[in-house]
Amino acid sequence: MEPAANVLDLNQLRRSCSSCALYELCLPAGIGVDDLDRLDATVKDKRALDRGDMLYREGDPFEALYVVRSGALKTFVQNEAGDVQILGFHLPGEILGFDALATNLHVSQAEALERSSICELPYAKLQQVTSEVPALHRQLMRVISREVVEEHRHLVMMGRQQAQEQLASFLRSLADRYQRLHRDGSALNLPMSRYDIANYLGLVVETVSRLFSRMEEMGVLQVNRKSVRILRPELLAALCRSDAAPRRKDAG
Amino acid sequence: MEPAANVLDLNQLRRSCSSCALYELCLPAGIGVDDLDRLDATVKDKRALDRGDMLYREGDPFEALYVVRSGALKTFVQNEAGDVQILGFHLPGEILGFDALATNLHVSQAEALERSSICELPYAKLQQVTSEVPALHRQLMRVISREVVEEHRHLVMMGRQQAQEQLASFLRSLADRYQRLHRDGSALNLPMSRYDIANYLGLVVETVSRLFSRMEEMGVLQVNRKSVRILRPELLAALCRSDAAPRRKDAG
DNA sequence: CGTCGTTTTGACACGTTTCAAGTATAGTGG
DNA sequence: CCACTATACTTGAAACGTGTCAAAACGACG
Repeated sequence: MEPAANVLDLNQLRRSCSSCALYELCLPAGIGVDDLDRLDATVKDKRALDRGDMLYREGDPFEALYVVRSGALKTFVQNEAGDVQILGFHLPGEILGFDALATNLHVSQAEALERSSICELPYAKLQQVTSEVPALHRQLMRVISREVVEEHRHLVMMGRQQAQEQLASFLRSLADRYQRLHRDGSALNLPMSRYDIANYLGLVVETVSRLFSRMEEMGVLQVNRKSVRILRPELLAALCRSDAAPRRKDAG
Repeated sequence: MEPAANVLDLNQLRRSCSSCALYELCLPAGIGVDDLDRLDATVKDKRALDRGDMLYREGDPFEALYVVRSGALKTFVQNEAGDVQILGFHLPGEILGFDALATNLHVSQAEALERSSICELPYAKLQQVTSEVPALHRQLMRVISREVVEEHRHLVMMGRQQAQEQLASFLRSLADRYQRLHRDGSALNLPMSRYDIANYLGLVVETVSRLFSRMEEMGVLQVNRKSVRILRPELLAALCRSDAAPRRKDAG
């Protein structure tokens, strides 16, 4: 394991997985030191992305899985009409690219929200290693499953929650993930725009903006542009539940 | 529902995959006759489900993939508060159970909407066969990918479309799938309740009911309870697009 | 320092939900 | 088989939340 306080300390980020400060978060989590070396060898040179750069586009051939090393990305789909729907935001330690596992073609797109660096796991090599290291295979499956569960959460959010509940859920989810990164989960620095948040939740920008203001008035948050401080976590948690204004959208 | 030239003719449904009238729709599609026999041997006794019966529940161990042989099912997730969100409806020839692939535990639930019969593909055996028959493995992947794409469509529908556009899209999707079954795509017999449709789309029953009425007034549909006839397919297609009332929910 | 894109705020319109009632339908037991 | 009840579906009127349009404030950046 890595020294102490800040796992994100860039000085500690070196080339190999075995010394990757995020290693307990991504694929190698729970893998023995010896096996780590094997995985290490499959990681290709990291890629650096600027804000707006695409990691992959729809239709791109499946070449690798990607782990966010630093920065943040969004993934989205685009229909014929050009409408964009953001599927998710991806923070350091999180893995992208599963969408191409089935067809060998990406069916969604990934774009950097800010300057980011990426670990590339060429799938051909990865496949070879996973077949030899069962523990890694299990870990890969575990990560894919998180993806599926996350998609379900997204659907429930959009289908059953009101705007305010949605935003509260969204912020809590972000806070949780920040904490897993050993960062302060109560002082978020949002890498995405209000437009992105709105799109992700199926709302318009104005609504999101108003909700931030309202939650600030309520004393739940302290908002300043991209910087959001959670002042009353327990209240934020309460806002996620719809018992205050129960909708009866349940199936018969 | 048993006319002669009907692929669903139960008389033609026999025990084995090679004579399964739906075989071009499910897993064996595109598999050679010889390999079909091998898959055939892995199919366990079919299960019969009554309306309301559960095929699997959240937390159930992953034992098999299931192919709908006749009837229809719905899959859904349920959050802590008990809120249900329907993920999809499954018609004959369609496969369920992928949600457990990663954790070996089901994370969603499947319930029969009407009397249904199910092909069970025990995963242990299936895995063995797929490892020996690469074509089957590819086909399995292709099917999983459809699942992912379908989830994305669901998200776009909920996030970007208005109620009427959603219902139109939903009906078109159903019609398409009916046609693939060689059934009349313009005379739908909805296996799910209005509550189910509403839940799936993130609406309330009343809204769905009103929309059916409105679309009937417009001359697009002829609705009688579960039976829906599509009178003007081109109009229905037009209703899916939001250019009539463009919302600007796009990401910046 | 001016321009551009992002964010915020306000007033208003509209779609969807809510609440309430009524009608059809299917399932059940006599 | 019919009557009866529970459930599913429909319809109306009103309330509410979110979208729309417009404009201003703010910050980033050349």
